Amino acid sequence: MANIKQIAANMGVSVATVSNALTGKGRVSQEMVERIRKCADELGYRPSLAGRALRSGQTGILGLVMPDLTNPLFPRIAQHLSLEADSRQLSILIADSRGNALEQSQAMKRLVDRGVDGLLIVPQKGTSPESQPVPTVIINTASDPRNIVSADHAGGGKLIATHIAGLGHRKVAMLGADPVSEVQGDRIDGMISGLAGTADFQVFWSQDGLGNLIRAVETGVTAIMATSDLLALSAHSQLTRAGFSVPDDVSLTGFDDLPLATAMHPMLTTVAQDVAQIADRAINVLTLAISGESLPDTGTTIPMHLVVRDSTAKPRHTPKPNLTFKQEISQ
Amino acid sequence: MANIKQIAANMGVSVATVSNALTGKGRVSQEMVERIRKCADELGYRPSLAGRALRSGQTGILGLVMPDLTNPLFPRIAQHLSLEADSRQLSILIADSRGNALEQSQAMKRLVDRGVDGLLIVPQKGTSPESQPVPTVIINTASDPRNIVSADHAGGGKLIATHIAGLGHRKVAMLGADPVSEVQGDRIDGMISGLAGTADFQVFWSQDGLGNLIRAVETGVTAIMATSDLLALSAHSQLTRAGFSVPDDVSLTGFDDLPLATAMHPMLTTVAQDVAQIADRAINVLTLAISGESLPDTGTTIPMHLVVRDSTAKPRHTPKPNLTFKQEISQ
DNA sequence: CAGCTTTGATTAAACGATTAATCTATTGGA
DNA sequence: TCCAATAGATTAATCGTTTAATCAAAGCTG
Repeated sequence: MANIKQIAANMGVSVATVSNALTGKGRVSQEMVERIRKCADELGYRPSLAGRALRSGQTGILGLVMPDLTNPLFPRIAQHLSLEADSRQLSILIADSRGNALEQSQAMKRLVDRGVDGLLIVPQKGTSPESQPVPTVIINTASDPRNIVSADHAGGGKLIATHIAGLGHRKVAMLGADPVSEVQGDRIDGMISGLAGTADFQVFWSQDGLGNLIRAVETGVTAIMATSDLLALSAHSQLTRAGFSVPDDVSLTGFDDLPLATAMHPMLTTVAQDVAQIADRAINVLTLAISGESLPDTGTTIPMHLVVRDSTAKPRHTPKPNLTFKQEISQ
Repeated sequence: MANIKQIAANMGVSVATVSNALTGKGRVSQEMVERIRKCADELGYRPSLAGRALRSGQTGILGLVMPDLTNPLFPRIAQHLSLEADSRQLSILIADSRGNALEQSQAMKRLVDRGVDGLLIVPQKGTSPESQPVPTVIINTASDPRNIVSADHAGGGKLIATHIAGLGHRKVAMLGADPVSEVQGDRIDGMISGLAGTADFQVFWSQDGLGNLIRAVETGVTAIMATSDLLALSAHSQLTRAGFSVPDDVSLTGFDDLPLATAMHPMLTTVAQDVAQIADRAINVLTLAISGESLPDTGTTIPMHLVVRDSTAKPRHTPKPNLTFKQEISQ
C-alpha cells in the first residue's frame, strides 16, 4: 500500500509538500501539484483513513441506531441514508437496539467508542435516548420534543382520514399495534383530527387480538384505518375469514406503502413517507452539527402523501351514527 | 477524552506500562495492573480506535455489501450479522450496490478505502464480485463456485416440492421473479428435483405478468410454488380475482417466511432459512481469514426448513397428467 | 542596492496506541 | 561473594497524515 512517504521519496520532496499538494492546502507550485497528483495516481495511492482520523479527530463515519433492524421501514431508511452519506464521503455503521432501552444506550456507546462523528437515532418506542458526546440527530415523530426530523405521521393520518370521511364513512375504526409507540399514537391522533367530527370512531390494538375489530365491523363499522400495511394485511385476512369483502363491505387502509401494499388484492390505499427527503435532511443537519453548527431547536417534519388504490370505496349503506359508540377509545 | 498519556501522568508511570497493563501484554506487576485499571475506569478511559488502527493496521470494521438494501431479507441478515459482529467487538459498515455490477464494485472499493478488515458480500444477481485486497466472504447460493456460505436454496425447493408432491399434486407450476437470479434458479431446480418426476410442471416468471399462470390454473394446475413470499402474495391476489380459492382450488407456497406469511389469509406454507446460522458462519469464516487462515475452498450450505401452514392442501381432484404439458419450461 | 514581501519548499511536532529493545534492581544459585 | 537470571519498569520508534513554524530564494519597491 502506497503512502505519502513513498510518494515523497519518489518525487524527491518532503511529505509535507505531498500532503499540501494532495489536499490543496499550503503553498505548492502548480507544476509540482500536477506532478505529485500524477505520481499518486500511478502508485494507486489511497490516503489512510486511520492516519487522518488520528490527526484530525474525525473518522467520517456516522452511527445509525435502529430500534429493530427487522422493522419493515429500516431497509428504505438505511438505503437512503447510505446514499446520502456516500455523496458526502461518509460511511454508516449500523447497530440494533434490540427492542429495549438498555441495549439502545449500549449500542450508542459502542458506536461512540468506535469513533463515529455523529449519531442517527430512530428511538425505541417510548424511550428518550440520553445525550452523547457526539452530535445526535433523532428521527422520530413531531410530537417528540427531542425529535430533529420526521415524517409528518399525524399529517399522514389526517390525509387518510379525510379521504375516508370524504367517501362518506360515518362509523370507522383505527387499528394500531402498540399504544406505547409515539409514531402510531401520532398517526391515530392525525386520523382522529382528519375525521373532523364527521364520523364515530373506536381505536383497537392488535396486541389484544383482532376479534373485537371484527365484531365492530359486524355492528356497523364501514372502514378500518391501520397504522401499518402489515397490520392492514392481517386485518384483511381476518375480514376475509369472517366473510367480509374489501372494499365492498369495509374499506381498509394501511400506512408506509410497503411492497406488499401493491401485492395484495385489493391493492391497498395507504400513505407513503418521503424517506429520501428525511434521510437528506437528517444527514444535512448532522453534518452541519459535526462541523460546529448547533442543532435546530425545533424539528422538521416532512409531509406524507396519500396513495389511493383499490381498498377504499364509498360505504354500501351509511348507518345512522350510534351515540353510545361515540369518541370512545378502547385500550 | 482521557488517553493513555493522561493515565500514565496520573499514576507517575510510563505510557508503555499503562498500555501493557491494559492489554495484558508485557511484564507488569499484578498490583500495578490493578491500580492502572482502576485509574482508567475513573477517568472513563476509552482506547482510541484510530490510534490502535494506525498502529495495528486493523480497524475492527467489516463491510457489508447488499445488492439492494430494500431486499426484504436484508433486515434479518443485517440484524444477525450485527449481533454476531458485536459479540466479537466488530462493527459493520453498510453499502448498497444499487442493482448493478458497477456500483457493486465501487461500493466494495469505498469500503476497502475506508479501511475495513474484511468484506461480506451478497452479490448482485448474475455477477461475480472481483477479488479485493481484503478477505471477502460471499453469501450466495451453493451453485455459485465463489460462494462461501449460503442457505441451501435448492434443498429448500426440494422440501417444498416434496411436500406438494406428497399431498398428491400432479400438475404444478413454479413462479419466479427473475431468471437471472442464481438464488431463484437454485430454488426452482430444487423444486424440480423434489417432484422426482411424480408431477408435471411449468415455470413462470412474474416479469412476464401473471396472466399465463392463471391460465395454467384454469387448465388444471393445482399447486403453485413461488420463489418468494411476496410473489406468493401477488399470485394469491390474482387467484382471488380470478375466482380461485387457496388452498381449496390451488395450493400456494412461498419462500423466506417473511412477516407477511403469517399476516396473509390463508397463512402461507413456506420455507425458512436460518439466517442466524448463516450470519454466524459468515462472520466466523471472515474473522478467521482476517487473522491469517485461508478461506475454505468449498462453501458451506445451511439447511432450510419447511413451515407448513394453511395455504397447502390435497388437490380437490387429481387430473390425469396431460402429456403435452410435461417438463416444459417457459421463457 | 538595501529592505521588504511573496513564493515554494522543508522541518518537526502532533494525534494515541503498541512493542521491541533496553535498563535497573532484586533474587537465586554455586 | 560473585554472576546469571528474572521481574518490572522505561525508552524510543513506529503507524500515516496534517499543519504550524521556519527557512531560503526570488521578486518588488523606493
